[in-house]
Amino acid sequence: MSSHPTTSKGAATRELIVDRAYAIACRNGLEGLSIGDLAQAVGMSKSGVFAHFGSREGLQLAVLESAATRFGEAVLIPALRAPRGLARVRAIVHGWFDWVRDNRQGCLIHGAVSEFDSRPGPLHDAVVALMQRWRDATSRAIAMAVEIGELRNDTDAAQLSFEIFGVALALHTDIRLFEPEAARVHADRALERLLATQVP
Amino acid sequence: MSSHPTTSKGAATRELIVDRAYAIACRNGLEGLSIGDLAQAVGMSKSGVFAHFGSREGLQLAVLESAATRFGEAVLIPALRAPRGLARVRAIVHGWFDWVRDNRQGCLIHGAVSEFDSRPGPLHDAVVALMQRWRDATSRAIAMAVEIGELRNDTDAAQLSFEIFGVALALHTDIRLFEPEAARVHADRALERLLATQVP
DNA sequence: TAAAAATACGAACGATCGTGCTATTGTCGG
DNA sequence: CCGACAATAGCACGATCGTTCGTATTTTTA
Repeated sequence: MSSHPTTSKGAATRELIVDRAYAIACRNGLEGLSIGDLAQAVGMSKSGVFAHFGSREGLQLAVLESAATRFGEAVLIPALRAPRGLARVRAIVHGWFDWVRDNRQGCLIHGAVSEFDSRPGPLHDAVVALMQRWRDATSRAIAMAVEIGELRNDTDAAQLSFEIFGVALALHTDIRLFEPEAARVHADRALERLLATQVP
Repeated sequence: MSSHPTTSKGAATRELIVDRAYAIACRNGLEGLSIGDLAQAVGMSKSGVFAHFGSREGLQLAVLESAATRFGEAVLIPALRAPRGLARVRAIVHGWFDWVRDNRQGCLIHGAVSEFDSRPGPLHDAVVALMQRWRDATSRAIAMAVEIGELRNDTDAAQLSFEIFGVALALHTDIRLFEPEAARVHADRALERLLATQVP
């Protein structure tokens, strides 16, 4: 057809590889992702897969970046279509809760945080940057709600986003270890109580 | 000295092995704990170490059990010396927060939850049982505070312990990824707000 | 269409993995 | 003190790990 393809062959297969790698690493963690398994999953040779990333660490970084994009597109982007203020804050958190529910087989980001939170290196730095961006995004949404007057003036956005973060983490754990329905109820109630104390 | 030693030789070295294994797995996770590394750390042969547990999974279970004991002795036992009621609840949570602070190099239990929350098997079951016991312990402490009248009658102990759990998880993450001091302030404030809403 | 560059393969590397076996060493009750 | 038995070492195994290299095969560019 066209003589100028929009993406080169290499970039396309690299995308495919990262997709499969994401699925594997969701279940086994980034440390449980091996190039041999991945090569078999995409039907390529180990060296063929390896060449795209230069190192295992490069692969892990690429997969983590892909996970960040997925999360952003599944949670943040849709929430940004909600009007600024409390509605957007709720959209963010509920999207987040849905993400936790829909990734019950394992969440790559949550796993990456656990694996690299205490171990220095490029992956630690990438995890920190990713979580910082996400925390900032929720804090901004909260700050907007304060400006509009839908949350009290003395609301500490960083504090509130910290507590919301905690609710999401507890939901993540409870949904996997205990009764998923009860976990969601707990999380919803926790969020509503959190917001209720900050409503003017 | 005594002709009847309190512990046999095998049990003693097994304890030593588990101790070293605990230290390693704190940093690298239970999945990052290899028998070769462990053997070198205790100055034994691989097969010598292996024989004590029969399998890698047996080793992991033993280490997880050891971690549970350590946590109980560091957090729960001291808190049980506080009088029933709000004081004991606070003692539990503050001990928990201190545990998070003192294990900044990595917490084995938190890592084990992440590694096995979505993967069926004996280790998943052990993690579930461990977390269930811990959650029940905090819920009981809360329920006592309700009985005494230090918390409101309509307090949902399961709900409150869920939210406290979330605060501890958020603290764990923030203390490692961001500013540790700020994280502790956030956690303390979150706890006080949580308790304040339930005070009669 | 030919040259150039990107891409993938296959084989091999040394290392390490968990796990069997067989000795050999050490401990401990009678 | 000795015999039974627990504990550890040594060695080997098949598998898999990440990585390198040379070569073949595409794809892209000129």
